[in-house]
This record gives sequence, structure tokens and C-alpha cells, in this order.
Amino acid sequence: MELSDRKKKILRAIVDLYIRTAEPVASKTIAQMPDMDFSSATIRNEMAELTTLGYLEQPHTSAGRIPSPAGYRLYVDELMQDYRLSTDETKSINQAMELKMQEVDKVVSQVGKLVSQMTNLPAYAMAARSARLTVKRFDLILADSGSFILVVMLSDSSVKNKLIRLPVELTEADLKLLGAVLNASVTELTAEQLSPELLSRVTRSAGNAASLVPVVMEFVTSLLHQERGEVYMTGQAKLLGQPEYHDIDKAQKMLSALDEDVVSNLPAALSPDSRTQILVGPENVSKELRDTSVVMTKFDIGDGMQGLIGVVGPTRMDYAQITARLSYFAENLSRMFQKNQTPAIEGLENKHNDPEA
Amino acid sequence: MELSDRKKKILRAIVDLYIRTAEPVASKTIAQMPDMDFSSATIRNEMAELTTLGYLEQPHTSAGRIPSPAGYRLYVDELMQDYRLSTDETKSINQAMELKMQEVDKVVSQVGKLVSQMTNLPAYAMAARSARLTVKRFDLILADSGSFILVVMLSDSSVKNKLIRLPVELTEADLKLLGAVLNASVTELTAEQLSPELLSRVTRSAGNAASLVPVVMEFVTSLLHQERGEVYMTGQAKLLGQPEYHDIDKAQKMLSALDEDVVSNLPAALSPDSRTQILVGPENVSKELRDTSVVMTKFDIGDGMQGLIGVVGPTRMDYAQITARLSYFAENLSRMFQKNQTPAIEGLENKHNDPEA
DNA sequence: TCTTAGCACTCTTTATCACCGAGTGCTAAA
DNA sequence: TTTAGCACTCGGTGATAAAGAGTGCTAAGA
Repeated sequence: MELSDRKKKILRAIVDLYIRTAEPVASKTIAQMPDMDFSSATIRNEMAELTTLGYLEQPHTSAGRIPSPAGYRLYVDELMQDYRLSTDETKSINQAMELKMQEVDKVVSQVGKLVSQMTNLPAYAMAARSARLTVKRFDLILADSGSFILVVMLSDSSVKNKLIRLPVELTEADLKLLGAVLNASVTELTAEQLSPELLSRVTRSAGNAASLVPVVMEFVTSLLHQERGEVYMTGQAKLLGQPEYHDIDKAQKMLSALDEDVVSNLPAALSPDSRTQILVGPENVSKELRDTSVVMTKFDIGDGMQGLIGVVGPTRMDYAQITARLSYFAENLSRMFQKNQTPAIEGLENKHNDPEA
Repeated sequence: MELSDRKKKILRAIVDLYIRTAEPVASKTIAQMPDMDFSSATIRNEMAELTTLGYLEQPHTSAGRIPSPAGYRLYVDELMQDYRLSTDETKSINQAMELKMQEVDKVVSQVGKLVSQMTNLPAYAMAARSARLTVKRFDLILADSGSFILVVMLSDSSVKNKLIRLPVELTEADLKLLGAVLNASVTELTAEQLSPELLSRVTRSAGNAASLVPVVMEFVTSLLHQERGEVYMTGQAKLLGQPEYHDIDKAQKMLSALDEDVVSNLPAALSPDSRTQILVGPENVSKELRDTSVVMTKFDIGDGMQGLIGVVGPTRMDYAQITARLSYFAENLSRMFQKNQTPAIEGLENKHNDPEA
């Protein structure tokens, strides 16, 4: 059932106000607002109905109303007004980005910090690899005594390497053969296309270097499969400033959940189609976080890679503003990475020499 | 002035108890302890003296005593009894390590999480490179159209690489020459030994590839200089469980300080000689953290690299236990890395393709 | 001279109670 | 359908009292 325009107007006013004040909103307060041409009694009646419809809640009899999760949902979907960034804001965002992005090594963690600063909320950032990732090219360099360096260039132009010890004595020619075979058979394949059948075919063609094939292929598989890197989370303390977390117990539950659940479950919640997504309260990944919401958005890093930034805050957060800032930030990032052309993020996954290698 | 044995005994008892209960300790409570053969009145007198000497504090007239920072200092330096890990504890630590360390990519962040779990306190972890780091070997691989991959093997056996675009057309032979020059002149040198004079010498010998030398050298310099990687911090929520942070304001100040100061200032506070270090309250890096202490310890990763793990907690933390666990953990880690021989941590610094490269 | 029992004093904590004010729901009138 | 009016509910505040914990000091005892 569709709400009347007046109900919507009132609901929007209530959510707007509650977001600003964090206090239950009274009918009188609404009635006094400039373009509300009804008495408080009328508003009261409407509020009573909105309550039975499930869009508002009442902490106790003699308090005002606060939005319910359903109320927020309706608000973010239909009611809220677009927030336009002021030029001051865009300027300060741009400045901060230029300043911080110099430390290019740590783009992802820096991005997180910036977002947190900008929104005054805890933020997380991560980079995710797409399933389309393939190997573009292999190189094998004979290093000193008994080991070689495997250099793998990926389709996103990042380069990974691994030092591998030789189980048997091999000549440079053996390695060259292996390299040729790999470049012929294993390039341009996505993770899914790596079959056991392929493995045995490569092994057969690899001559003396056959014993190396499993190690190499395992490395490749791990590179292509690894879909996300480290998740960075900062600014948790910012939450404690919000009135909903003045109750220490809640604050703690909340922060623990942030540490554990959010970080591991969020990426899964990201729908493939929309860029920006808002998870309100109970729609959230963890039940602990009933009064916590998440706003997240994607940005492009380069071929085959995407980044994810998001903030976590009380359900009563300024969705319009936060969403606007986050999107602006993401657009800027995408542009930066596009301009740099060579994909700037690399080493998001740390390469590694396994003990058994 | 040296304290009498009895004063020390009483002080120790008070600190021990306060660490357990977080409540001011009363004379009567001490007097009732098994091997205290004095009346509460006697204890009271001693406590009064310990207070004037600055080892104890009194929240208000009719409360018991709590240790002052000086009291804690004395306690950790002289009074506290070694905590011996039970076999249960060592077993569970070992298990956790085996389990978690499989995700070898993320050793450092995993280490942090583990330490936090083990101590039930916020923990941080980072890896630091020593100044002794040198380049062991260069390789240059001509990649596709107009770019090549620079592969650098460092003295800690980690391998770094960078994709560099060619400003001019170069042949494989040109690159080979450059590689030979680099391997002859720039290997085995620490960051300090890289001089401008060296740069020009290399440039002169590099033939057609001379224009590449600055880019290459800049990369090398950045690798050798970069003394520490990302600092990982987890488990902040654990602090909120501690009674000293039931005051939200304090909690927030504390957590903000953790985000900013600790992470950036801690490494500086690490003395080169001792392995484990305890910073009590005001000795701390940030003034905000008067009632917060830090315990940190180092572990060896491999030639030229060290790791740092630490926990942050209320001044009233169980130093003996925490120190014991941390040390055990660090020893285990050192052993792990030693066994693996090829240094397992790599990619702590993310390699990167600069836009201008 | 050192120890200890006893007691007055201080200060915090907790409970109780009354009161105020904010806000609602309902009724009746416009 | 809207609105004015009013009774009712309930949380918040502040004052007061009572209880409890612990100390410091004094004076007696070893």
C-alpha cells in the first residue's frame, strides 16, 4: 500500500530531524516546521498510523517517535533528498586526496583513512580482484645456487614473483623450455579454466623441468583465485562519539562485530550491479548490528580490479550526505587510476615463498 | 632510598590485587591474605608511607589505595613474579599459530590478530627492515611494447619488481648492458652508500640505457630506505571491556590516540637493545594515554628484518602474564621464520608502478 | 620502639520520594 | 476532516536520608 503524500512528508521530516538530533521527535516539533500546515494533533494522528504501519517506533509512551528500520529503508529508497556537495567540500576532498595519495605504496589503507576522516565515521577499504584475471606472461630467471625466480605478469599489468628452490639440478635451457611451454599454454586463462588436464599436459611438455610444474601451477592458481586483499579498517573510535554508543555494552558489541563479521562478510553482500549500496540496520551482515548501517561503494582500479570503500555508522546516519561524499570519493579514485593507466595498485596480495617451495 | 622488604611485599600484594580487581585495595583486604602476619592497622601505616613516597595513590579519603605510575614501574622492574605459561596455554598458542599462519600472505596482520586474541587486548604488528639491507641482484626483462620489468632481489631474499616504461626504443642488448652495470656497481650497497657520485658513474657506463638509470636508482633507493611497512592494529574493542574505559570519553580519547599516535610513534620508542619493553602510563608516547600502558617485543624474520608485536592496555594490566605470552609468541615466530629459511615475509611494502615511470 | 585495637570522621554509594515536563491518545467541537 | 483541550503516562531531576567502606589517629599492649 502506497503512503499518502502527507504521510511521506511527515515521515521524511521525522527521519531528517532524528538524524540530526538523535532525539525522539515530537508531533509538536514537526507541526512547528515552516511548511507544515497542520496542527500537532493532526500530525499525531498521522504518526500513530505510521507507527501501526511499522515505519515508526515509540521508545515509551511519553516520548516522541523514532524511525524503524522499515522507516529508514523507505527513507533511503524514496524520501531522502539528494545532498549536493558544496565546493568547499569537494575542494577539501580533492586536497586531502592529493596530499595522501602520494604515499602510493599504501593506497588502500590511505583510502580507508581518508574516507573515515571525511565522513567522521569508521571506514573500511579493500581491493578485489575480478574473476577475469589471467596471466599475460611468464619469466623464469635462474638465480644463484639452486633456485630461480618465477616472474608472472598478470592481465591487470601487476607483476608477481616467487623465489623457488630447485629440487634437482637444472640448466638455463631447461628453464627456458619450461618458460616457453608456460607462455604457450597457461596464459590468457582465467582461474576456472585451469584444469588438471592442463596440468598434466604442461608437465608432459616440460622436459627436465617437469618436477617444477606443480609448484608453478599452484602459485598461478593462488594468484588468480585470490579475490580480495587485506581489508583495512580505521576510525572505529569515531563511533563512540555517536550517542547510540554511549552505552558501553552496545559499543563493545558493535566494535567486536566490526572486527570480525563485517570485514569478512561485507564483500559478499556487495551486489554486482549497483555501485553504491546501503544496508540498513537488520539487513546487515551481522545480527549484532541491528542499529548499525553500512554504506559502501565500488571504484575501478584498472583492468580486472575493483576497490571497495565503505563506512559503518549508526542506523541514524546522514545517508544523503554520506552517500554523496562516498560516491564523489569513488569517482575521483576511479579517475585517478584511469589517468595513471598502469594500474597503480599492486602488492595488495603479498607474494610469498612457501616453506615447501 | 630502598624500600623495606615489608613495604615491597605489601606493594606487590596491592598491585597484584588491583590488577585482578580494578578496585582500590583496602588495608583490611591485604591483612587477611594468607601470609600477611600483620594487622590491618600496621598495613595502614605502611600504606600511608608508600603513599607519601609516591608509590600509591588514593582516589579519595575513604577509598583504598591504587598503584601510582611509579608504583607500577617498581612493580614491573623488581616486584612482579615471573608468570609461567601452563602447558595448556602453550599448546593453544601453538595450535592457533599453526592454524593461522597458513594464510602466509598475510602473516603480519595475522600475527596481530593472534596476539590480540591471546592477550584479550588490542594488539599491533609490523615488520621493520634493517638499515643493513642491500640489493643482491638485478634482472631486467623486456616485456611487450615499450616497457620492461625490473626485478630486484634483496639481501633478505625477498624479490621486488616494477614495470617501467621505456622513454626511448631500446634493444635487448641495451638492457643486458644496463643489467650488467647495475649488478657490478650497485649490489651489496646499503642505502647510505648510494651516492650521487655512484649514480653518475652508473649513468656513464649504461650506454643507450642511460636515461633509465634515474628511474631504476630511485626505485632501489625507495626499497632500501623503506624501513617499516604497514602497521596493523586490531582488537580495539577489547579495551572497552576493561573497567577503566567504562567512561566513554576516556575510551574515545584512548581509541583515537591508538589510531594516530601509537601507530606512528611506537616504533621510535623501541630501544635497540632490549627485546621486550614495557612502557607504563605516562612514559608512553602520547600524553592522552596516562592510564594506558604498552608492552612490545621484537622477533626476527630473517636477515635484515625484524618484526614488532605489542599490545596496548590499561596501566592496570597483568604485565607478568602479558609479557610471558608475548615473549613466547615472539620466540615461536622467530623460530618459524628461521626454519623456513627463505624469509617468509615479503610484500610488506607494496611494489608499485609510479605514474611517471 | 613497634604493633594493634578501637573509634571518630570523611566520603561515596544507593535508595526513596516528590515533582516537573514532555508527549501522547482520546474526545468533542468546529 | 481537522483541531483544541485535557487527562494520563512515564522518564528525568534533585533533594534527603541511610548505609557502607576505609582511613587516620590515639592510646594501650608487647
